[in-house]
Amino acid sequence: MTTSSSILIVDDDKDIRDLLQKLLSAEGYHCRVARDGDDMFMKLKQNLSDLILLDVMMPGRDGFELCRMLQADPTMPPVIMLTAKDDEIDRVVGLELGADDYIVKPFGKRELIARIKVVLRRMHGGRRRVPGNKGNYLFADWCFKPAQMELVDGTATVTPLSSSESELLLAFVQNPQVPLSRDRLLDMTKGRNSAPFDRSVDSHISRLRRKLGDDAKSPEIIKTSWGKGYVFTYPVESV
Amino acid sequence: MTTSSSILIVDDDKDIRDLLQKLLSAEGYHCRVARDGDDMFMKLKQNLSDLILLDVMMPGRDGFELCRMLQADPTMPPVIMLTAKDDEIDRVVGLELGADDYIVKPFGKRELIARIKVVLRRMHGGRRRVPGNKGNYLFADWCFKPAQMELVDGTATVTPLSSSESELLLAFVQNPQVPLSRDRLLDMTKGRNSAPFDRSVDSHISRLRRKLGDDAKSPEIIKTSWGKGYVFTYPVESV
DNA sequence: TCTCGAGACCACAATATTGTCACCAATGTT
DNA sequence: AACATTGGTGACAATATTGTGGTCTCGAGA
Repeated sequence: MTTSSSILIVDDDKDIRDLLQKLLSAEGYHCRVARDGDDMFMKLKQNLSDLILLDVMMPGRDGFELCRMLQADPTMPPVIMLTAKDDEIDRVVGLELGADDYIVKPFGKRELIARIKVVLRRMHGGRRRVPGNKGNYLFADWCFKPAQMELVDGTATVTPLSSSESELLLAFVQNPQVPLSRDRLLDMTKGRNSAPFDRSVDSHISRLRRKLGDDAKSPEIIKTSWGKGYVFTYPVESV
Repeated sequence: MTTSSSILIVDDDKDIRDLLQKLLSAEGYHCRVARDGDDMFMKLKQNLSDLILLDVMMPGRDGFELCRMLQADPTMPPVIMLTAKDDEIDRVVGLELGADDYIVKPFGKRELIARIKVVLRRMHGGRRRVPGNKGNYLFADWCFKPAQMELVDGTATVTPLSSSESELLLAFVQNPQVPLSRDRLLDMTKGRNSAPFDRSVDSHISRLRRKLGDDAKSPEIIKTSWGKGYVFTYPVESV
C-alpha cells in the first residue's frame, strides 16, 4: 500500500490512548483518537479511518453498544475490541455484535500489530469473490438492478432505466463518494472521449436525477462538484 | 444465507476431527476433513471449502508451514489456526504467516463458532471500503479533502470550496510554515504570472479565511507576511 | 505620532459552468 | 412503413465562480 492506513483509537483512558498511539505510529499507521462514543462518531463522519480500536469498558455507552450501533451502517470501518476482561462470554458477545477481532489486555505489541494487519488485509479486498452476490446495489431507499436496468423503490414500484442511464448509474454506485469528471463518465459508459461541447452527460444526469426524484437545486444523491464533475454522495451497499 | 458454508478440518487426531465435525455440523456447516497437508491440498483442489480449520501441531509439515504454502495462492480460502499452545510468539507467527485467526485449545464452542462466522462474514465482503479517504489534510480542527473540494469540521459539517479556493488551500497545506508570495501562489494555482494590480489572490484569501472562520484582524491559520505574501501557520497532518 | 503603501473586503461586472428543453437522428419494433 | 424509444446537440436560462475597482483599515518606518 502506498499510503498508510489510519486507525481510530477509542478509549476513555488517556494513558492507554497515548500508549496505543505511540505504538501504532511507530509501525507507520496514522492514528486518530476519540475518548467516547460521541467523539468516535464525530470523527468517523470525516471518513478518514480504516479501522477502529474500541475499548469495551467505557462510561456512558460501552464498547458493545457502540459496536452494535456501528453495524447499522455497512460503510463503517472494521472494529477490533480491546478489553481487560478475559472471559469467553464477553469475547463471543463482542464477535457476535459484529467486531472483527477481540484482544485481551494486557496484549503484546506484536500480537496487536499482527491482528490489525490481518483485519486490514481482509478488508482490502479479501481472497474470494462472493457467490451470493447478485450484482444489485442498495442506496437511499432504492434498489438498483443493473442487469434488469431498473430501479425499485421501497414500495416495490419499478422505474425502468434506459441503457445509458443504467450504465451511468452503475459507474456512480461503483465509485461512490468520489467526484467523476464528465470525461471519465463518458469513458466508463461509452468508452469514448468527450467532444468539446458535449452535453450528453449533463442530459443523462438530468434524466437520471428526475427518475431518482433528486431535485437538481439541492441534490441529495448525485451532487455536482462544480468545475470537476459529479459525485454520488450516498453510501452504497452491494447485494 | 441460503446455502451453508463448507469447512475443511485439518488435524491428525481423529478424535479432534470428529469432535469438530460434530460441533460444526450441529451449527449447520458442511464439513470435510483432512488428516495432513497432502490430504488437505487434495481436498482443496475440489474447490469446495470456504474456510480451513488448521491444527498447528501435526507430524510432517506442521500448520505453520501449510499456512505459508496456502498464502502463495490467493484463491485459497481463509485459515483459522488451532493450537494447544498459548504463546504470543506462536500466535503472532501464525497471523503473520497469513492466518485469519488463531484459536487456542481448549476453546469454547461458542467462541469457535463466533470466530468462524466473523471470518466468513469478512470473506463475503460484508462491508465495502469507502474510497476517497486518502490524500486529506488535518489542521486546526479541520479536515481538508482536496479530491472532494471540501472542508469538514469537528462536527462533520461540510463546507464546499470552489476549485480556486481548493487549489489555493492545497498549495498552503503542502507548504506550511513557509511564506508564499502572491506570484508564487498564482503560479501554483493558475500557472500564470500576476498582473501589476492583481487582487484576485487577495480575494481568494479573503474568501478562504471566511470559510475557515479565520478573522483577518488576527488570523490563526493563514497569516499575512507583510510585503511578502501569506503563511499557513498551523501544523498540518496529512492523512 | 504621522504618513504611505499594502492589505482586507464589499459590490458588481465579467466569465464560466451547469440544468433543462425542444428537436432531430438513429435504432429497434410491430 | 409507421411508430415508439433512446441518445446527442444546440439554445437559452439559471447559477456559481472569478476578477476588478473602490474604499477603508492597518502596519512599518520615519
